[in-house]
Amino acid sequence: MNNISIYTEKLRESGLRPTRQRLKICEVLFSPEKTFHFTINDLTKIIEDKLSEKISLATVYNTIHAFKKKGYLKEISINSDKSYFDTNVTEHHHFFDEDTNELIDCSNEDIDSVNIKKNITGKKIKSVEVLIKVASDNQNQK
Amino acid sequence: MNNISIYTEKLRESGLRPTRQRLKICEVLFSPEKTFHFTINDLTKIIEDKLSEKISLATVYNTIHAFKKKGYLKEISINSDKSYFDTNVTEHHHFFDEDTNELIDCSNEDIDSVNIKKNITGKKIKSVEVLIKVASDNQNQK
DNA sequence: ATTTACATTAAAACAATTCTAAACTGTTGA
DNA sequence: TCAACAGTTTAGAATTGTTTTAATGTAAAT
Repeated sequence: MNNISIYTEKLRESGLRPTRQRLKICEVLFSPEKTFHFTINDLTKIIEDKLSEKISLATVYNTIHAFKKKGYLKEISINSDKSYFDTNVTEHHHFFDEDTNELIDCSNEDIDSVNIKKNITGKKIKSVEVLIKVASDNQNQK
Repeated sequence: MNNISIYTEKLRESGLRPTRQRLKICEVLFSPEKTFHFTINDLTKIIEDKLSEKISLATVYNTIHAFKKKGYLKEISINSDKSYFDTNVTEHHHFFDEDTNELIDCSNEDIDSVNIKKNITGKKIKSVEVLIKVASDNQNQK
């Protein structure tokens, strides 16, 4: 499996040289079968576990931002205390579990396409995403 | 216009005593005809302009949070660098203009009701909100 | 009026993120 | 081969938004 060359390509496309640290970031982000959500901190911890050596936060931040800019990652805003990223870069929806603060993908097939009757003059729609907040029944609404 | 008594009531309902500072916050938040979006910083600046005296950030934060908890304000997550609040507490949708970073309300009538075919076991849907990102035509997607 | 509980405040603490400056590394071309 | 350059990594400092703290002030109840 020479994913390495794929990662190298991704990095180059994002304007970054393929370094050891960055390749490790790619491995964590792009080798899993399933897409997933993470914070910078999560990612840093995972990498340090796998790598058994420290990686600088600054490196993680700059690589993630380059990927986001290039469209290899998406940022998701759920609550404002930290940034969540998603390796699923297709347009899709989310459930957010208020009890556990968990973010769950909701595929496009699970929601009928959203019909927007109004538009903003001179502007084009770039994306339409639905956020469904859920909580267990006895929970009071936030 | 004795909105004062309305504000006093809102404050009490939120578990807060009606003080000079808090009444000023109420006036800024609840006297305008139209609902609006703001950050804590925006709000603090507006109040200081009107009041011509300083108000402590801590006071603003604690009042806003009490209102949010009580449901007199909503928090909106668009980007993660700061918190936006909305004086429109009904369930509604938003346009987000990527060119200007402006947030625009989209009433429920402007979007056909969203039909969700999947649900999370044991969880109840608390809210369904759509975020429509727009940008001028020549802009590249974020 | 006095007491008590709650409020306000400036400043300190904190957490997420960004910046900085120095040391390092990969690549290029003499 | 190796010098020189451009881009990287890093730890730590700086910055920003938010929360906490501890002292002082004020509203409300007695």
